[in-house]
Amino acid sequence: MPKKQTPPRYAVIKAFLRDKVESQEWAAGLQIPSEQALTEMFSVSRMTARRAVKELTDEGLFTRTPGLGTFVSAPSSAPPTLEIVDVVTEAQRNGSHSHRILALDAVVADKKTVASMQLGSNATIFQLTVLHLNNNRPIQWQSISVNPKLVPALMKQRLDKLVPDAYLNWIAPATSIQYQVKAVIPRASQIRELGLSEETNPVCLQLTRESSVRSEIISVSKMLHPADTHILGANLETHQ
Amino acid sequence: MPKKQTPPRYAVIKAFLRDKVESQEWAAGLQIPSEQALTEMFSVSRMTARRAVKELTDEGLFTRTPGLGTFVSAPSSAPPTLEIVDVVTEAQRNGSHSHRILALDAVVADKKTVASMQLGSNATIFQLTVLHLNNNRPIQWQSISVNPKLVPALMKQRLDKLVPDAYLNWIAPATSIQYQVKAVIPRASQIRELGLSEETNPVCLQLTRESSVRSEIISVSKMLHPADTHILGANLETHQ
DNA sequence: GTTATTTTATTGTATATACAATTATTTGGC
DNA sequence: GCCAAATAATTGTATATACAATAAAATAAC
Repeated sequence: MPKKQTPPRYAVIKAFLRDKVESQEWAAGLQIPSEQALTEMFSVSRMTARRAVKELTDEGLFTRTPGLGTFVSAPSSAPPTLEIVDVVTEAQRNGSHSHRILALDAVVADKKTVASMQLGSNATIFQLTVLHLNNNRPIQWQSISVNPKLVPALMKQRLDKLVPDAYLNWIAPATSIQYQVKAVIPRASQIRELGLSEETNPVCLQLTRESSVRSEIISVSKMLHPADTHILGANLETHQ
Repeated sequence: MPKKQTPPRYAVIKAFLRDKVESQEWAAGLQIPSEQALTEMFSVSRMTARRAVKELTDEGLFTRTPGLGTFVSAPSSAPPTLEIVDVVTEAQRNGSHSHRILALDAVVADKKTVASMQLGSNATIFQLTVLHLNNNRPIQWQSISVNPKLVPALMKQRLDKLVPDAYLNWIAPATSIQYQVKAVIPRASQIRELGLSEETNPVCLQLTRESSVRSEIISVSKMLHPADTHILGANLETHQ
């Protein structure tokens, strides 16, 4: 016999408040009952009533002003966001993932890279090109420029066995990552490597990623996805 | 003379804990001092110590298990996300925004649209084409298919004065919005309207947006941005 | 030695209370 | 009527306390 779990009191109040908003019985802008009023309505202490209101406020359902009161928020205050799905995770969800190393070299860094990675002049960086496959079909072409100061042993790794991004993240976890999205026409070599045909006006989503650890850049990566590959999608549920 | 604001005690404890994690003095997986220990360390009540730990746990910095303790989370558990910036907001931040209505018609809906908008056969929908300009330069080409059951008076509005998306959101606020991103080659007419040259292999980011209210579709919109326009970017700070 | 039982440490829920800070309203003084 | 001061309502911070729930460790029973 499973024991009937009575939900905590603050959760009951949360459910009550949430329902009032979601059923639109309480419209946006309306002042909700004060903590004192909820205390009496539900015969709980003020701290318990407060917890319910606090947690829903943290969710964005309400906005509070000291001395004034608590009010129902305008719907959808949070801007919509797109989740960036890791190519390996995405591929494994749809079958198998594998990758091929197309190139791995130490090349002399250009001026901009020298500056951003705080290297000496004529320093070399590691330049890595990878093709990711899902069920043996190309889904992402990736180039990675790696800071040798932070990942000195990169070229000694068996990168054909180990996913380069996983290795990088293991050796030098980022404290800050910046992404950018663009639409681009791939170069002829990229078209070939991605297995696209040049006839059909190929076009790709290009994700640029810059990983840093405490303002020092670890790696800069460009990731190209054929236009029909779904890698970016968002499902936004507005409260109310 | 400005009054010296002493921060609340719970904030002092939060700062202490956050610093331990960010300075990596406490590594991921390490058990942090219990509420009882913090209570003694800072000479506060347990509820105050608890609040500090609770709020950082809500942020994802710690994970707690009853009976066991509180532990430093593994870094970067949240997947990176790209913020979708509204074109009007973005344009106004960089100067002025204006828009032009390129077309507004009632057209017979195709089968797929009839089904998704739950219309009768041979029903018409509103088909709207808009060009958004920033400082009088085109930045977004937009087509919107509107469900006439939910927005019947669309064609009676002065849409040259009112931003169509703002009107739609006013008349029929969405409860759920789905986005998708693709890279596309624009059609000849779109290239012309966006003021691009056909020579240079134009390519666009295409955002598709489907707004619904309680499983009934309000509108479907396609938004085309020239490739060099920055509309999607993310800055992800990992704790630790 | 293995299995129950008890103890201990820790987090989770809940109460009652106090005072501070902020905002709007009411009241007094003139 | 107008300005200042007191008042009331509300949220924010903080304490002290109690008991429940959970998980691991120590102990006891066999």
